Amino acid sequence: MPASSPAPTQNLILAGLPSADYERLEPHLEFVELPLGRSLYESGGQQNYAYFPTEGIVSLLYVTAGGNSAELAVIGREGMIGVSVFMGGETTPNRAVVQAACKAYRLPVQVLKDQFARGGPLQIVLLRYTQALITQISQTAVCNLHHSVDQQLCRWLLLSLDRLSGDTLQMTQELIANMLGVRRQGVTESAGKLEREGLIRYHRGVIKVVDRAGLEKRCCECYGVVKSETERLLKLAHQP
Amino acid sequence: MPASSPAPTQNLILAGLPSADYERLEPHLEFVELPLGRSLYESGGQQNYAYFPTEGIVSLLYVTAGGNSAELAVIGREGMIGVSVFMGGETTPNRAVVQAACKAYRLPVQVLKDQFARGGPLQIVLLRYTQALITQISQTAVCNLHHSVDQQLCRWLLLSLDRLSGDTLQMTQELIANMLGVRRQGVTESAGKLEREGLIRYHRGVIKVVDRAGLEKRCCECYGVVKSETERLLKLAHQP
DNA sequence: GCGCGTATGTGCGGTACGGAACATACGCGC
DNA sequence: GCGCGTATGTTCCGTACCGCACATACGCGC
Repeated sequence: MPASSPAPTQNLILAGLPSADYERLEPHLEFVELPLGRSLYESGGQQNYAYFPTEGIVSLLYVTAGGNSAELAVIGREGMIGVSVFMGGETTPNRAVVQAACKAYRLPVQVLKDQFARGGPLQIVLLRYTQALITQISQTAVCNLHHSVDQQLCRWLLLSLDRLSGDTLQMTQELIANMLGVRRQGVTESAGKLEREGLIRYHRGVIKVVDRAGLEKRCCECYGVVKSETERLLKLAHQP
Repeated sequence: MPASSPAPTQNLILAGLPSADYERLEPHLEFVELPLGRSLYESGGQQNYAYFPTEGIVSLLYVTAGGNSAELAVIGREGMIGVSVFMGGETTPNRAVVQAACKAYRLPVQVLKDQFARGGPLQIVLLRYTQALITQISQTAVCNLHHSVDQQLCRWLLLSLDRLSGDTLQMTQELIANMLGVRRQGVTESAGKLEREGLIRYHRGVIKVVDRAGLEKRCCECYGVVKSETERLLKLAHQP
C-alpha cells in the first residue's frame, strides 16, 4: 500500500465505527484508486466488493431501454457503494460509475455480509446511511419532475461540491447532461445563466463555484432536504 | 376484532415469516381499517406505528415547497409502511397517504425495533422489502424524467392493479394527476387515448382495465423492472 | 324534475425542453 | 505555427406539458 494512501477513516462510515468494529474490518480493507469513468457495478451484475470512498464521487445511474441515462444519487466519502449487498438483494438494476476520480477502500462482500449480520454499530451505521440514500433518490425523483434544468444543475453542483475539496469541479457539460438526463445544450444554457448571474465560472471542463451562498439561494429545496437529512442521519448513527 | 378481519398473513411480509418469528409479533398486531385519504405519516412527523396492509394501497408522497406533489412508491399487501423505523431514522421527509381503502395490521414501533434488532428472518425479510422499495423509488425517478404521461399512466395503473383484486380501480383523474405530479387535463388526455385504444374504460372515478396485456405492451419498461425486481426480492426473502 | 356538486372534456396561448445541424474556440501534439 | 480533437455556443423547429378558462355531463338529494 503506497505511503500516500489516505486513512480508511477518511470515509465517514468507517470513521463512525467503534474501534472494536473497525478493527474487524480493517484487515480486509484494500486500497484502490478509481479513475473517472470506471464502472464499479453494472445493471444486474455481480457485486464482488463494497466500496468506501475517501475521496472523489461515484454516481448511481440507471440507463433506460432507449439509451437515456438518469442519475439517482451521488456518493462520496460520507457513504458507501453496494448497499444491496447487506440489504440482501445481491444486485440492483443500476450502474455505479466514477464521476470524479476516487480513492477508496474496498471490502469483499462476504466480509461485509458477515459483519453486518453480527448486528451492532456497523449495522446501525449502514442502515442509517441507506436511509440517507433513499432520501437522496426520492428527492431526485421529485426534482426531475417539478424543477427546471437550472435548478437541477444548482442541486447537482452543490451535491458534488460537498463531496470534493475546494471550490472546483472537473466535469464537462456533456457529462453533466448525462447525469441530469437532459440535453447537453440545456446544460450549456443553464450554466451560461449561472455564470452571467455571477454564481459560477467555467472553462473547458472546469467549473469554479464563485458564490456558493448564491447558488444555494438559486437552488430548489431538494439540495437542502438531502443535505440536512443526510447530516441528521449520520449524526444519529454516530451516537452510541 | 370483528370476525370479518382478514388474517394478518394476507400481508406477504408477515406471511413470509417462520412461525416462531410471526408469533412474537402476533400479540402486538392490531387490526385497523384505513379509509381513502387517511394520512399515516406526515413529512418529518412522528411515527408511532408501522403498518402491514392486507388489502388496499398506500402511497408514499413528497409535497414540494411550491405545493406540487409527487408519488415515490405505492405499497400494498406485498409490503409495509414505516421502513424508516428500523432503518434508524425514525422519520422521513415524506407523507404516507391511503390511496385505496385499506385493511391493515399495525405494530407499535418499539416492538418492531426490538424484533428487528434480534436479527434473523424478520430482519432479512424487512431489508429485502426495503430494497424493493428503493428500486421502485429509483424507477419512479427515471420514469418522471424520460417517459411520457401516457406511459407513466400505464405504469401507475399496472402497479395499482397488482395491489388490488379484480380489474377495477376507484380513482378520479384528479387524484391520479396528483400522484403522477401532472395536470388533471394531462391525465384526461392520456386516459382518453388509452380508452380509444381499447385498453381501459372509465367513468366517473371508476377505471376498468379491459386489456391488461395491451397495457403492459403500451407501458415503458419501468413497470416490468419494478415488478420483476420485487418478485425476485420477495422470493429470495422467503428462502431459508 | 331541479339544482348543485363533482367528474370529465376542450380550447388557447405560453414555455421548457428535445432533436438536429452547425459555428466557434481552445489547447495539445507534432 | 498548424491541424485536429474536444468543449462550448447558437439557431431552428417540433412537441409535450403547463396554466387558465370554460363547457359539458353525470348523479345524488330534495
